Amino acid sequence: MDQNTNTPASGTIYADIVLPLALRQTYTFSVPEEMVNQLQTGIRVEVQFGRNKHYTGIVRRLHGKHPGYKVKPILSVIDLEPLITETQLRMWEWMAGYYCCTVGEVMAAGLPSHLKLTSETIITLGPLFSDDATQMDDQEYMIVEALTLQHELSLKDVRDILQKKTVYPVIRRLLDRRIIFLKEELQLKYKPKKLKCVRFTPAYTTEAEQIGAFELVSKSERQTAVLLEYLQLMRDKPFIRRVDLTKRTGASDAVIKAMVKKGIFEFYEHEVSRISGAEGEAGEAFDLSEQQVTALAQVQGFHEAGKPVLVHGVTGSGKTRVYLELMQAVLGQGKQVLYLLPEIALTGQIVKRLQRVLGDKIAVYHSRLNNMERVEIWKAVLAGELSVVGPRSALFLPFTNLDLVVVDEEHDSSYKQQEPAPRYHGRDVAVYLAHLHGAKTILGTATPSLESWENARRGKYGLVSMPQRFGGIAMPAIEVADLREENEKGVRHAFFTPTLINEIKATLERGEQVILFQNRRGFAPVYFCPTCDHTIECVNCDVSLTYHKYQHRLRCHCCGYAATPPEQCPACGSPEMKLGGTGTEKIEDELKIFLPDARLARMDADTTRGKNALGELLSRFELGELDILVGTQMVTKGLDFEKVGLVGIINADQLLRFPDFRADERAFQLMVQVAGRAGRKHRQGKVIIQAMEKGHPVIHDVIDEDYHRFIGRESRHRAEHRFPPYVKMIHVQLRHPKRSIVEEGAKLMGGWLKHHLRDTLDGPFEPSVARLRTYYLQEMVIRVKPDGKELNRVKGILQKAVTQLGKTERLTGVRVVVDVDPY
DNA sequence: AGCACGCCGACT
DNA sequence: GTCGGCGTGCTC
Repeated sequence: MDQNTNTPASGTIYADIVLPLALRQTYTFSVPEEMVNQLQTGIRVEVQFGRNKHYTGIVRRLHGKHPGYKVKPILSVIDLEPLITETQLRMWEWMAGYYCCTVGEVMAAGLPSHLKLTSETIITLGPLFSDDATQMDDQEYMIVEALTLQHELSLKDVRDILQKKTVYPVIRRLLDRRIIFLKEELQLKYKPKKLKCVRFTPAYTTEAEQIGAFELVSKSERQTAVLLEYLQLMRDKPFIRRVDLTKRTGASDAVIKAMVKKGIFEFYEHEVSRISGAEGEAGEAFDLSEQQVTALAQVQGFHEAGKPVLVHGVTGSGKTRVYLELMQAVLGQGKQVLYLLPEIALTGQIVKRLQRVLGDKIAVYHSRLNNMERVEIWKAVLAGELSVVGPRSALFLPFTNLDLVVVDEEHDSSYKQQEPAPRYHGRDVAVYLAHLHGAKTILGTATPSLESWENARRGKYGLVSMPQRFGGIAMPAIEVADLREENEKGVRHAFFTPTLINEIKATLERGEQVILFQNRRGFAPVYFCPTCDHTIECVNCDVSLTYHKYQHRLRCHCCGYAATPPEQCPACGSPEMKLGGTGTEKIEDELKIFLPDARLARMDADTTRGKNALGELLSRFELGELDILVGTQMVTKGLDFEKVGLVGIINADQLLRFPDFRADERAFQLMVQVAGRAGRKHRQGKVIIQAMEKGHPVIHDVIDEDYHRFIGRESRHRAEHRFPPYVKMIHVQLRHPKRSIVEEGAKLMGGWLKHHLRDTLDGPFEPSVARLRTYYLQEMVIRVKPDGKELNRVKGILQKAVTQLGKTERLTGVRVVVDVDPY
């Protein structure tokens, strides 16, 4: 059926196999006679690799050429049909080439663990198993028998029990029938949170019917009160909880139960996703605005010309609606859409909206899906039936019918994977993936990245602008509060200017909510001795430990190391230690002093760690149970709450001082994004930016909402100083537990690279954090003119340098991490 | 990434 | 004289 399966005259067939390991090449195995007809590119096979390791590999190529060394046979064929498409394999190969890693590393990242069993995989008996042995063959029975005695087995154990090397087919059969499970997925079983809620029965749908209900309860004062309260709550709440009703009226649960008996109300469980979204809102009922109609036509025009489109639309301009129109058209033709978001957990409202409009044609690909769900989505996507909304990992799904890729918030740096390899950028891979499929691409944002802007400027992308907010809602009023000046006036506190405090109070008095942004979590980022200046540092990394007041612990934000804060200075014995700097905890603490009655919560990595912590926090805020939310970056993303009247940025200087060429870009994006959280519907919101250096040009750009001025200045600066997007950057990092060895390695490799690359190489130098997770670091930066050929030439040289370093005695242990387009 | 092989120090 | 450290090289 496939040209790959043609049998050459010579006889034996060989298969080049991709293994999920950091190996530079594919490995060749022989194909046993009986498997010849079953194999095809993209089919998974079980192979033995090394002494006694078994892996799931992917058939990349079948051929008849004996490789000239002895080969092992493929042990078993796992799939009847290819599970990986040719297009995917091509994407993997492109990623490996572009991001300087191996195809195996891409495979390891892209295949759900369930689809790549290894010898260490642990299996357990499924909870539904009911000892029905009639449907099992001997081997299956033996495994189940062993599991009832031992509870869990590794695949190695299974191999011993069956006295047989090829066990994957049996395991797969048992997995498919849900008799056994992989251990991890049982641990990850996720339960949605459910709230006990009350609603009118269908008999009371209209307002008239509801008013009519008063007659039924006229004899009961309590029931009348409940009904009154219910109608009140109904105005601004999407769902009404039983506890809300009882608390507010003082009625007992029995009162509500009585009303249920009368057929007025009914109980139901409201499933709160980890992210709350507006419920019951009428679909997409409104007509498109003029701006949306124009934008839509422009996008379609560019798509017909085969260009990706950058949609630059201010917060609230109604970009999403434009995407939805296009998505519906694509789905209507029975084709697939991939909608990428930076972080699924923080963008629940968009996800809900997509699902409401597109229904079950689109699935959410979260990080918290269990293996079964992941595999189900995989198979439906492979069948060309399902569209997907998800984070960058959704790029790895096996689309067969892809026609549109949307990258929302394209500027967001969390699209870039840092660790481990492949260190890819989701936006850029998305553009390539769309290209492979001949699909259309949309990149959308309120603050385009310089990369995308430059692509648009050069005509590589089409540009569509949406400068007005939908429905004529005013942009928030942004003003700066001078931290230095206001504090010099003799104000007692350093974090809040009187301007901000007064504005917070005024906002709360209006019954509106406040979001405060502080870019650091914990209480204080430095714990030091005022006598000798000694700072407590991490034992694994060259960074100071952050004091967390709530836990009374010092923590390393790089590696997670924790320590008890010493009472006295470990260096000089001085009995008093001090705290330096400010984190979200301190802001929260301080705020409690000024506003003892305000209901406030903190939203950062510490308070959202638990399974439903984030969702709970968000729904409390949305339901108006909180007045103030203090948080890190998290608060800048996609929280579209109606009642937010004020957004405060505690310290803008902190954002602008980063020693990174992207600092200004990131600061601008962050401030614009967080400002966009203010005043979405009802009235103009307010944003207060606190800063020392109040005249900073970026702050002015934010205040004037002048993206073009910002991008003009920033791109001139980048061009002048040879920064991306005007050059391609490759970041090379060397790691080793011994400082002298990394230094030696860096010197050697740096010298060699310098010889070949001349002034395109900077470094090697020691980074400001010289040690991370017990590894000493050295870094180099290569700048290449953005041209494919030149880039490939440089990567070739780099590859040689790495190989050479690997062959140098004493230095073989130096790890080289290559990061293309670092963020 | 594993894993074995091998060549050096501290133990029964 | 052996156990075990991890540096080095290979896996089809």
